Amino acid sequence: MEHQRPKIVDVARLAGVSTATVSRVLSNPQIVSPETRELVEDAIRQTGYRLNHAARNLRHRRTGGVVALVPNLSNPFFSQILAGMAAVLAPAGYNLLVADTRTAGGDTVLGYAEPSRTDGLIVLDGALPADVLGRRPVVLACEWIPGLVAPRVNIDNRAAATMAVEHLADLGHRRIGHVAGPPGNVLTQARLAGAEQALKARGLPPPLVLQGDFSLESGRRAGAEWLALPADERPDAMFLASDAMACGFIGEVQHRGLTVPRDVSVMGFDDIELVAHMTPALSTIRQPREAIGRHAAQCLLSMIGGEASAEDIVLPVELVVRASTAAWPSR
Amino acid sequence: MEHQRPKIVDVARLAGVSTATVSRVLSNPQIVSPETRELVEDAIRQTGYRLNHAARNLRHRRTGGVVALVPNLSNPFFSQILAGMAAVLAPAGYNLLVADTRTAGGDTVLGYAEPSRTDGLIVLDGALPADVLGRRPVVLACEWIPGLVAPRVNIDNRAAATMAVEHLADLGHRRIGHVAGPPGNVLTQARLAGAEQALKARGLPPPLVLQGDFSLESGRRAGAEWLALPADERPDAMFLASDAMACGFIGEVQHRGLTVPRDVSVMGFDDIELVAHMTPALSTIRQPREAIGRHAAQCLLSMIGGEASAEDIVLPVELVVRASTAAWPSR
DNA sequence: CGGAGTTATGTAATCGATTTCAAGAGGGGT
DNA sequence: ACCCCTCTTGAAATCGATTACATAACTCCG
Repeated sequence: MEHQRPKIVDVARLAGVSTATVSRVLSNPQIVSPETRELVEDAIRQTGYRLNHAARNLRHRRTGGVVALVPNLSNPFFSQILAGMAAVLAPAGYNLLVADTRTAGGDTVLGYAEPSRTDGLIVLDGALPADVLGRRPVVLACEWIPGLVAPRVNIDNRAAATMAVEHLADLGHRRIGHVAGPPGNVLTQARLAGAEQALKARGLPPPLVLQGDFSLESGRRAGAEWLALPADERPDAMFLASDAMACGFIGEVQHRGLTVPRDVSVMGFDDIELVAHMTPALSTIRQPREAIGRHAAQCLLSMIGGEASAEDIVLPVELVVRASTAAWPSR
Repeated sequence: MEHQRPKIVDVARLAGVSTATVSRVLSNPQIVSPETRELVEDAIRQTGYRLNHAARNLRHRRTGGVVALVPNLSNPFFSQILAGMAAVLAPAGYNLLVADTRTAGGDTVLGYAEPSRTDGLIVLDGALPADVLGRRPVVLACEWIPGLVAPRVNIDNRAAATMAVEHLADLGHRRIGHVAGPPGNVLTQARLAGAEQALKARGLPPPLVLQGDFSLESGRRAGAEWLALPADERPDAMFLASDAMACGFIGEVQHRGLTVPRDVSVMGFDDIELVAHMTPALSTIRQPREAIGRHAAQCLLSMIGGEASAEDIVLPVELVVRASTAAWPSR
């Protein structure tokens, strides 16, 4: 049966050695004498042998895979983070699995937490219950889970929000509003706190806060709410907790005939690629998404490698000033 | 050692049955007598037993995973397709691995093609050499590989492009340009062909074709090239082969003081979520990305399940008319 | 020249499940 | 009472690699 995949014994037989030796050539070549190694390598070539990972993993008691638990795979914010993780994991011989925590249902998430399916987890969803993740390598990226002790890779959300609001204040705005993320979310809270703190420090009134959920559509709704306010009560600058919401907000406002930044300055958060090309180009806070992914992956690998527990990593953000924010009064 | 994960023999011992019986309870409960089953289930609960997938997979000669080979993970166009795939695969008990074919390097892609790592492949990158994928379950989604016989899940790119150009022609435009994708790409060719065909059928001159690569930045460059043309040579409508390029194009044109659609009508392709909220909202061709992902996954599962070879699936697109296209002459 | 030390290789146990085959128990028909 | 059949269950082989331990050959040194 030539359609049968050759196994290690086939190689061993052809090379006239034991399976042990073949295995050694595969995973630890330098302990085999050069002549034998040559012999085995020839046999491998001739048979077209390919290692069976399931067997190796079983013996090694590992899986060779790590999973990223993402709250919403279709959100472009995450795709670049995944790219960063993939860039680190592939060379290290690890598979990157992805799971959408909303789609999958709690059960499936629990499934991924099983040691026999993955060697570790990168959690990007702060809303997961802390106890579904057993006692195993976990790294929290971007979001975090309040009860859970695990290394975190993220940015200083509070300081970043402060930076954003200070930019608006520096432009002379005094009535500054905020469109927050979903209630209960850790990022929502940190960014709101940062915004409030900045206003307070400047002696400005607390922000008008509208509720969103990071999505485009919720930003659009916030735009509608803003428009519905009497003109003299509208904040003249808005800081939104995500770029997606900022896009929705600006879209709604401009489709109704007003202009950004003439009628309202808008500040986003994330710096997703597209917003640099909008009209107006969005001022925002840049998160180093690729780097977040890379560091999270690296951190997880070191934990899998046995390091007791890695350090938290806080990556720097950058204020990106573009055309959606302007000095007040701007008309 | 109570910290050792319990294995099937531990459960068997506690329940007073053989490992075979435990295994049967796990994977085929109805062939075990109710009393014994109860016994075993109790033992499982007491020991906290969890199945080892590596062992099961070894025995079953499968991996329980499929990989999506994506040309560029950080491109939001793909994330929603991944979401669709995940939605189908997770309930079926399959892991979704993702690999970035650009990041990984040909070697790694070959690695994923190994049967011992994945049970099947969903290829979203038409630029892969046909021979790296052995003789195993493969589905091509969106893009395809000319030499490779495998079921395809995609749209009729040529007809879609025709539809886009006809929309522009219907608006009265006569000089219609096209910004194409990267040369050699199958989508580039199909969409260009569709555009040319539509113009020809209407008796309009062939399009001015600018080269892009689907990326935002290449769209911005195309915008700059368009601007650099003498005003009386500029096409008065542009059809771009991706929404990302359309965004870049519009951004560049508007940042230089012109207005869309007054100075030029712009038509995109894909309907990524954001473009509905831009100013102006982008007219485009909607690809059912989630459905593409779902069908591709389903198709792959049926091939893994033994079906000889599934049918190609062509999903319908939709012309979405928004504000970036207007009747000519529009000023 | 004998024994310790090193190097290269083979034998067989092992990772943790699934599954084939055989056998025992019980039921029903004659 | 006997034979055949179905229903459960267990013993042991199996999936395909890795590795602990044993062994053989060879080197080195007093």
